Amino acid sequence: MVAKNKKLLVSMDDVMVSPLSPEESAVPVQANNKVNLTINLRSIPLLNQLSTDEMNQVKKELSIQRYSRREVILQKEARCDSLLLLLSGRIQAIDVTKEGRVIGLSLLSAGSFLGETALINKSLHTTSVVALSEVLIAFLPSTTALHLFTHSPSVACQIQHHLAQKVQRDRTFRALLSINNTAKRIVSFLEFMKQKTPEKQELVENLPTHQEIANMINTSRETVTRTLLTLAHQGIIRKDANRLIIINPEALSRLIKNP
Amino acid sequence: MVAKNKKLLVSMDDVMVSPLSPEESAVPVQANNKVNLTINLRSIPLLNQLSTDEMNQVKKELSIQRYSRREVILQKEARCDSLLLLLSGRIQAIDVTKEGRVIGLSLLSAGSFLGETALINKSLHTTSVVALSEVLIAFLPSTTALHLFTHSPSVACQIQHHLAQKVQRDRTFRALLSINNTAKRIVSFLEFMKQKTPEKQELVENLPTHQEIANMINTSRETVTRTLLTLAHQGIIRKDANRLIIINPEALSRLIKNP
DNA sequence: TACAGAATGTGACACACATCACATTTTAGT
DNA sequence: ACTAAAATGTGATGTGTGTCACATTCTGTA
Repeated sequence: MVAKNKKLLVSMDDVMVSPLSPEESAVPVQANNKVNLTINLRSIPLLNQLSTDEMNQVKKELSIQRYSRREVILQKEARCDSLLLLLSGRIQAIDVTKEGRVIGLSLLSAGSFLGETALINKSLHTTSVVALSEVLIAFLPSTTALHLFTHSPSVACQIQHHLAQKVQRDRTFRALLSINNTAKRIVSFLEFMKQKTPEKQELVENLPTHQEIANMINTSRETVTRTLLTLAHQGIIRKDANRLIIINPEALSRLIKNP
Repeated sequence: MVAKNKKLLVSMDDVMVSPLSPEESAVPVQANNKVNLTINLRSIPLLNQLSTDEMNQVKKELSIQRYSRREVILQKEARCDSLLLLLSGRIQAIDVTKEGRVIGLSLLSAGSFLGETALINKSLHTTSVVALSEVLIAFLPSTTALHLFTHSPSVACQIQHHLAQKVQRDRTFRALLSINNTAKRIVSFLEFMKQKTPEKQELVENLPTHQEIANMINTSRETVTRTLLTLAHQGIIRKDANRLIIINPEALSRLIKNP
């Protein structure tokens, strides 16, 4: 994990010298005992339209913490005392069934925030959150966060958008889950996750492990392995580092429709 | 399909005054050609803290419509031009798989609103909505609705709460769906739906049909029938009109935990 | 470079439950 | 009150896929 740290810190260092960081929004972070890095608060979407006063307030109260892969960031049923802003890395919300099986919920990457529903509902956290990679997270105490939610029009608007989008995304995924043919469910999952490159190449970046995919779409790791292999043999997909390239998108979507 | 949209556009100038309805918030409704009924806008949670000016604006633009059981209220992929407020009756959001199977999503009853996510995201509707019973629905044009969302603090706050609660509820249900034992899933569904009466009697009001339950929790109607019968034979539940009484709540929750 | 721990690959097997087909009961509309 | 339509009840059957058990390959760290 030390080696990972180094890589991460170098990239954050760039931000420090960026002309886009007026000093009022720059927060120095003592990430480990080697390098100082600076976070530009204006680069966090949720905060980038705050007034100078609000920004100063936030800067004063923000604290930043680092987690390594697999570390638990939020515990289900825990008290909620902050809004969490994901500065870098990837995390996942999870839940656990009574039998101990893990249920994979939403995947989040830099720029998203978490803990907002518990904050708004003044409830305990309803899911746990774990780091999928090395991550940096900013903590904003709940009173300040809630104040922004209701008093900063830009924040209020963003929060509404965020929540509404989450609801729609969850609904789409809910529909995916009710496909009773496992192979089709896996294929639909790929369609759900895929993005297009500028060159119109379709691919899934940061493909989760087979186990993680299985946890998200209610199936077993073995079935994911088998299905993905079959697709590869048919020349429809290809694995490449930790991404998955969709060679034949038409064939893929045909698989969902046809028997 | 059946008795089509008896459109009930209201002439807003003849305001009816009821003792519970201060005149500024009373809207007369020509529900069918027999009875006049008056809707008190203050009784709609979302609107009950509006200023007099806002209320007048809303009153001017609100139109009310009646739907009968099974009628489609919103079509998936349709343009979104209003916020819908459910005044009475029960409705359900649904989706349909490529194979034509119906997926039952959230059940809503009086006081809830719908179409808000499409409105906020400026997107098309992502689900269809059908009436489960006779319903009355108020339509508030999107520009006015969106204006309230961002400019009325009370509305903004309620919307945030509403959305955050929806996210949490969806997440809970998502966890329920990943229970791989069908019987346990059905039992968990009962736990999810149950309410306590003042006399601490646990029951599920307005129990959906077996088919509707099956659509919501990814199983077949027959399995729901069989499981519910087994529970009844074991003396754990009892059917009564269109509600279901949980006679032995402890036994019910034991069933979820134990093999 | 080696090594441990993840991640992936693969066969065999059993059984939960979807599906079909039909009977019976309940509900609602005229 | 009558009838059609909807909802519920019930048996028989086939199969998709979860589970177990192990082999193989990959990945990061010492």
